[in-house]
Amino acid sequence: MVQRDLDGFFESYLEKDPLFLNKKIIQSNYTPEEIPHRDKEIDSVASILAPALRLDRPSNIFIYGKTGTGKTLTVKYVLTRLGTLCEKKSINVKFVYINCKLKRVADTEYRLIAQIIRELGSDVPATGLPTDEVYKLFFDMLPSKTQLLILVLDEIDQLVGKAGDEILYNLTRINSDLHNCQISLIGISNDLVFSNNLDPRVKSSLSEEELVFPPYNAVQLQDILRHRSTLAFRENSIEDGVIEKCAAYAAREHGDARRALELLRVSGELAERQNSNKIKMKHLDMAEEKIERDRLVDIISTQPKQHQVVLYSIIKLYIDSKSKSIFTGDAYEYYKTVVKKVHLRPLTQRRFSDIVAELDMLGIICARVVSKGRYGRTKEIGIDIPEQNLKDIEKLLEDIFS
DNA sequence: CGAGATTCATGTGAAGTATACCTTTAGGCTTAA
DNA sequence: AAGCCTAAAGGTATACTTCACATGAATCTCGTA
Repeated sequence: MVQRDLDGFFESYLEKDPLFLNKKIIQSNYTPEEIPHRDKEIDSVASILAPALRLDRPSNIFIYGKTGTGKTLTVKYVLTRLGTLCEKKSINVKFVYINCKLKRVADTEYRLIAQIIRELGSDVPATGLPTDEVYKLFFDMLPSKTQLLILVLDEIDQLVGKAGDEILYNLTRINSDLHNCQISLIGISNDLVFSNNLDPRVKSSLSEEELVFPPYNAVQLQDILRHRSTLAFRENSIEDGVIEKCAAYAAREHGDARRALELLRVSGELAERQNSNKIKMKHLDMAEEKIERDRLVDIISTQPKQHQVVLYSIIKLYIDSKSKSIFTGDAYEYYKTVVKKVHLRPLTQRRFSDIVAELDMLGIICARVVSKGRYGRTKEIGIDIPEQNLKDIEKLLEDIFS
């Protein structure tokens, strides 16, 4: 019986008109043919990078803008265009794109350089080598491979926050050490005031050119959504008003186009799953919740064990006590009991405090130091997880431990 | 009553330690001449 | 003698611990009105 149902299910799935024509187009890593409302920015980036075609070193660029304003997209777009042209004319230019946010990939000096080398096609061990040895490896392989390297460091603020700005200084200085090879840096940052606490030397050499990407407004967001949705979805598969609402959601969150597109995509997936032939408003609402939940699940499940235990302790304490905030001392006491149950070695309170700070950075919890006068000084820990997802997350963590 | 000292509970920086992993080197074994 | 493998030695980055000092407002203390 089950079998027959399944066959029927698959058959009706095939017969059904799919909502998506081409899902790839609306996924976040897709680079579209056209980027609406970013002409000026594309022109700027292109004209700054153009000297690369004559193997002159382009100026370093520093790009600011909130998330989802098309920074990464614009840079990647210009670079692929430039890249294909270079290939056609066999100009020896290489591009390396690195996202510094990725934990355990490019969040320290060593890992960043190692990752660059990997992108260029060699292999480096994850640990064990002296950092200057890795630099040396990098230097040695550069001239043989290429004459000009354009290095894109996305979310550069994360890197500097964790590893300091010495790396950038070293990178900008490389040019004076190399004769037949040059490097241009493109730094991309979400943090608008980030460069203020950089070493002045680094700052000046990194921001030879500066670009600011303004947020999209609601009308532009609608444009983008329409443009992509006509390519991605079957005709007439979106109910009136959905796109407008989608744009409005995202415009409220500082004009984040990525978020708007994701909202639309997930709505589509939900609608399809429900056998609906149109994307309706209710799907949009469901999508918003699902995105948030997926984001959390994604972040949390990739955390190291100890971090998960710390988070679990905080959540558990939060649910049990029903009080709005928790203090480090209580959380740590509770953590010690939990850690025993899952057979892990308990960490010190010092480390615990650091992990709390890291979780805070991830936006899962919010911690701020408060002084309670006579009764000492502590961190007040709150939780940034929407109430309706809290139980799910708690369960997720319990599953991980068992 | 108010200014200044005290106090608490933890934040936080610096330095040290453990672990996991890397390369180099030396010794032992095998192999081919 | 040359070539290859293995184990030990020596070195590193990273996550964590230890130590020691910093913080900052509620509370206490004490001089003054």
